[in-house]
Amino acid sequence: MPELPEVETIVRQLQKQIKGKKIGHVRIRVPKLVHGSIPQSLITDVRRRAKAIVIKLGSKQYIIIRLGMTGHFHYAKGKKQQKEKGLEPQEQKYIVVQFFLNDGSILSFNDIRKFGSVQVLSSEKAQTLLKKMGPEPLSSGFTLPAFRTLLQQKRNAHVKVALLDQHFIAGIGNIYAQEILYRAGIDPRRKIVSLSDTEIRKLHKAMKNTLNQAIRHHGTTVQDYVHIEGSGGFQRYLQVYGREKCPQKHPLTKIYLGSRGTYFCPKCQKS
DNA sequence: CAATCGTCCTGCGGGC
DNA sequence: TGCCCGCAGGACGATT
Repeated sequence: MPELPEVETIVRQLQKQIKGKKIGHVRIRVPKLVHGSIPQSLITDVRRRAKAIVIKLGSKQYIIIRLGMTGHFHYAKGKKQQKEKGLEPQEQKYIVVQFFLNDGSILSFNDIRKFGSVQVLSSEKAQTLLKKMGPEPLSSGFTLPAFRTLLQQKRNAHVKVALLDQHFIAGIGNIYAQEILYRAGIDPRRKIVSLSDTEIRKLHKAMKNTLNQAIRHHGTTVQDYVHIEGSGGFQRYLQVYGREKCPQKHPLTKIYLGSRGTYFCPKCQKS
């Protein structure tokens, strides 16, 4: 459920916490989620690509972490990490991997449902993987003309299903796809080919605005996952996801699209 | 070739 | 009260 704004928020925190530090030893608790061996190396950069966290190492390798549904980090330093070994007892059982850094701090990657993954790749393989993902919706190159061109590739797809396809466009998940479509006034079942030029313009604007606004609020903290700490406040601004009525007080409809729950307003979103 | 389906996983809540 | 079942869904591989 962490999508672009949540991952962006996490990456900004990680940049302060781990960038420039060296990985000492590593403790792996869920081997099947960790692919490749993590080297003892300097962390030279932390970036985001789509919903992935990309950690660049001095060894020129990359650690690519995907959070899946419930992946999250816990960082502990100083007294706190000595006292608790870095983690609350009930969090300990969700540890996937712990990174012990050269300044004595510990970064834990935890995941309840084990949909996440950690992979270590060579520079070449990392670039290949990252290039396969669609364009970043918040990049300066993602202009309205670029979006129009992109839409030609999936003319026959349902607009919501296309927004969720990471190879088509990067970083949008089930929550933001629904929020973006509500803000753009477009029924999620619409086929891309049916969108008018005005609607494409609205959709492009809604993507940028919704994602930027969510980042300003440090993402969305979803109620169900109370045990996952998150400081995000965008849930206050959700207009359809998990709600019964839209901001205009119209009752919402819930359907399944691409076997994903989808809320929308039949009155505000043109079919 | 693209769209769809099954799979992984665990906590939670609804229903009885 | 407690148990069981279904739901939540990101991403990938298999299938049609």
